[in-house]
Amino acid sequence: MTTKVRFAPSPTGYLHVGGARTALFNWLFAKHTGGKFILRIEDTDKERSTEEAIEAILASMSWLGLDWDEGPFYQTERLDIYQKEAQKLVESGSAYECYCTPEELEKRRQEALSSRGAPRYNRRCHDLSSKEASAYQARGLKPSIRFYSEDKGETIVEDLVRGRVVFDNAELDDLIIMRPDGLPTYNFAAVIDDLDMGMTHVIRGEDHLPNTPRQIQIYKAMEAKPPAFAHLSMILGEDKAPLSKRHGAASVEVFRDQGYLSDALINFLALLGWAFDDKTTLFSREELKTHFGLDKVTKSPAVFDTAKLDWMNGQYIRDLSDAELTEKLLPFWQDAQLLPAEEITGEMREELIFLASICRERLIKLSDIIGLTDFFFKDVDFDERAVNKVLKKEGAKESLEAVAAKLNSIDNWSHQVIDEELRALAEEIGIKPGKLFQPIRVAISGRMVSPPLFESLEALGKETSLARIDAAKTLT
RNA sequence: GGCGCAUUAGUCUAGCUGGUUUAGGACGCCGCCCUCUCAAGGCGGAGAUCACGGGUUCGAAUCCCGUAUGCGCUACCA
Repeated sequence: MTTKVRFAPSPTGYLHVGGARTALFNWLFAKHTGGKFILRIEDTDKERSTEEAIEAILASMSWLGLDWDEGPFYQTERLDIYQKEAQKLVESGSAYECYCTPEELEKRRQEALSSRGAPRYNRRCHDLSSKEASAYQARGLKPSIRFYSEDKGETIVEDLVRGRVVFDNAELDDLIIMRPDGLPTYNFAAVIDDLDMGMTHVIRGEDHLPNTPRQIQIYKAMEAKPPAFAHLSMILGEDKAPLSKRHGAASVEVFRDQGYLSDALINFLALLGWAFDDKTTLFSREELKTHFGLDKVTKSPAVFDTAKLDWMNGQYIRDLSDAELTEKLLPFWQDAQLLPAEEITGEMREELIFLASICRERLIKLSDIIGLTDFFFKDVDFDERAVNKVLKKEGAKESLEAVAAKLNSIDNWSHQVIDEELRALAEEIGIKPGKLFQPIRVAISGRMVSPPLFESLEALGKETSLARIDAAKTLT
């Protein structure tokens, strides 16, 4: 039997990292088992679903490289299917029309709650006579459809990650499956679609575990075999509360914009609730596909540790070739207005590749390139502390003058030559190399920290380097 | 309130068919080395009475029960 799984987000916002992890596990499961991965948009909540959210989710999925084999399917385009199936359940006695209004239901719920009772639906409309029904209809009321749920015995969920979970049927009440406006409700639409689309496994968030017995009852009522279930634990913020916007970055597009590589995010997410062995932490997508298995999925919730993601992202950045890194850096330079938006080729591109090569070990996120290289593109913006600590120091002016003279004499402007000459100069003057180099760094970059000095001088060019050193003398 | 799930170092986790574990790896942290700054890299270190309390057993992180804590569901949200 070939497997088939799906990711079924509701388009009420961007793609959350928790959702991304669910999508990833489904995708990996499909790839690992040679099955199909489908995308379904659960947009039955008209109030909260938006077109922008759909776009955002699709864009994030693509960026993550989680390609789907079928879909995206939209539940709002399948309304007739749900209506037909609901009607069948009504005819078979597994569902019934309910005319209770949301207000009435809410009132009864509050009453039940305040008198320590369980807020369950009382089946008031179950045995409505056709006379009573037409009376409601005459008042212009449209019925919702409720599922008549079994209230004796128990429903067992054989969860692939949690094991056997038993629910007492008496705990489940008659849930609404169709709203009066003809839109299905989550638990019903999911069952119909998973059945209709031939899902063999349903891998989703832990928050759906309590829904599962209800859904199993619906499958039973339809005389259909439920798929296998696997419920993934939640992803938490540093404070152990479920991850949300409040924690800063919770959407994958934010990670993308900050300069995380999708390979790194994928690797990181894969390890949130899954481990292959007791040693390996870095996995390529291919390795993930060959090793992934539901049997290795963890049960307990996981805190999203940005520090570890940062480390991992650095690993992936260092794995890129200079040209690849440059390609990924381009949009960041452009967004920062350091580079024109048009395509960059030729000598300019070569220079950028050189910059990328000298910065790569200093990058945690791609966006870090801005603070590291802006002085190559525009005038120096002096950091006051650097000026005071370095340029205003005794002897800085003399050092800079000596350096300027030495640099001026260099014809072959390369970092190797600059390196040799400046070290020789330090020896001549009799000061430590570091002491000589630091004022140069501040002069050309305005800061105490920069990419490697000699490479930076080379990239800047002889003329600009000398001009900046000369200008810095006025600050000593 | 009811029901369900979870609980190994700051974090992600391995181990969980009981003994080979003085609980392994990774991030982070600390130190040393390297070094033109910052990183990266190399080496080393600290950090876990395996939530707590009982029980079963010759022996428990591993099995059972209870408690606590956290989270989820209890919607005409998914």
